[in-house]
Amino acid sequence: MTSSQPLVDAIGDAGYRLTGPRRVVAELVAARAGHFTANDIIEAARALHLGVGRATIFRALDLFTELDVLERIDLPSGDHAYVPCEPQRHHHHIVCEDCGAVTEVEDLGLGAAIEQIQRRTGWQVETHRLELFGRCPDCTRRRLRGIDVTASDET
Amino acid sequence: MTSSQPLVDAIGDAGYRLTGPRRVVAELVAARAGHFTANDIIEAARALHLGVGRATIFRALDLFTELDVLERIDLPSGDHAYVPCEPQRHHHHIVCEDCGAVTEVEDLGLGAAIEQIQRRTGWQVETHRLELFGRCPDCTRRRLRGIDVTASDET
DNA sequence: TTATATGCAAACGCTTTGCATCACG
DNA sequence: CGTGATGCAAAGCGTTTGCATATAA
Repeated sequence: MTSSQPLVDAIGDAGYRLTGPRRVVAELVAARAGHFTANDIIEAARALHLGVGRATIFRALDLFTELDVLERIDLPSGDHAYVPCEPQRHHHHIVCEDCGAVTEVEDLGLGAAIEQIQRRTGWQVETHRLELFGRCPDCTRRRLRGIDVTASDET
Repeated sequence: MTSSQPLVDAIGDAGYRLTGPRRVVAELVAARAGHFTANDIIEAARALHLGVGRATIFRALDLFTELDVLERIDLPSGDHAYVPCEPQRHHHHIVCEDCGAVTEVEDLGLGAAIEQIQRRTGWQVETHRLELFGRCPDCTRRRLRGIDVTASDET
C-alpha cells in the first residue's frame, strides 16, 4: 500500500462521511510499510501537528477494520497491531520480524488441514486465525549476507 | 485438567518455590473447564476470600505460561485468555464458542502448508500462531437436537 | 439543515511495578 | 537464615466514552 486512495474509497463506498480527519488517518496508514499500532498513528499525527485526536484515530482505525481494508492482528508479544489488506477473499498474513513488512498469503491447504481436524476430533470449526511471523525475502538475504541489520526487533 | 497436580509439579520441577499462593492459583486454574482470563481467577480468589493479591495471580499465571503448562491465547474479541495445556510437543487449540471448552490438536499438515507458503512467497516462517474457534462435540450435538443453548455468542 | 463526526478530557480495564514484609527451603 | 515470593497500592498503557462543538452532505 502506497496510496491512501483505497482507504478513502472504502469510506465513501460504504456511505460514511469523507472527513478531513479520516483522510489524515488514511494518509498516515498508507505511509506505513507494514504493520503498525494505533499508537504509531497517534504519534505520527501529533508529530506532524495534524490536530487529530486520539479518539478519532481509534475510531477511524475501527472503521477501516470494519470495512476490511485494515485487519487487526495480535503480535507474538500479545500487542495489537494493524495491517493493511485487500478486502474480499479469505487470507492470512506473514509479518517480518526484522523490518515489519507484511504480506498476504492465501489459504494454501489450511482448509484441508482443518477438515481433517474436524474429522479427527469431532469438533466443529467455525473460524480460525492464523498468523505467521518470520522474515521477508530482503531481510532473509540480508541475514545470509551477514549484514544483519538488527539481531531481533528492538528499536 | 481436573487436578492441580501437574501445575504444582511443574513449579517444583523447575526449581521454583512451592508457595501457598501458587498452590491456590493452581487450584483455581485446575477448577476451570476451558479457557479463562486472569480476571476470572482474580475474582474467584476474591469471592472465596483466599487473600491472594492481583499481582501475585498475574505473576503465577506468567510463571505457568513460562513453564508451558498454560498458554496465553487471543480470543476473536481481542481479549487475552489462558488455556491449560500439556507441555512438550507443538500443538494448537480449539476453543468452543458455546461452552468455552478447549482441546488440543496436533500439527495435522499445517507444517506442510507452511512449507508451501515459504516456497511460494520466498518468506522465511519462524513461528506461527493458529487458533481455532468453533463448537465442541457436545455443543454441536446440543445444537443439532434443537436445544440450542444460545443462538450465537451474545450473553 | 441536520445527522454524523470530532476533540478533549476523564474514565476504564488490564497489567506491571516499587517496596516493605513474609516464608519456603 | 537468606533469598525469593507476596501484598498492597499506585502507576502505566492502550482504549473507550460523554458531551459540547464543528462539519459533510
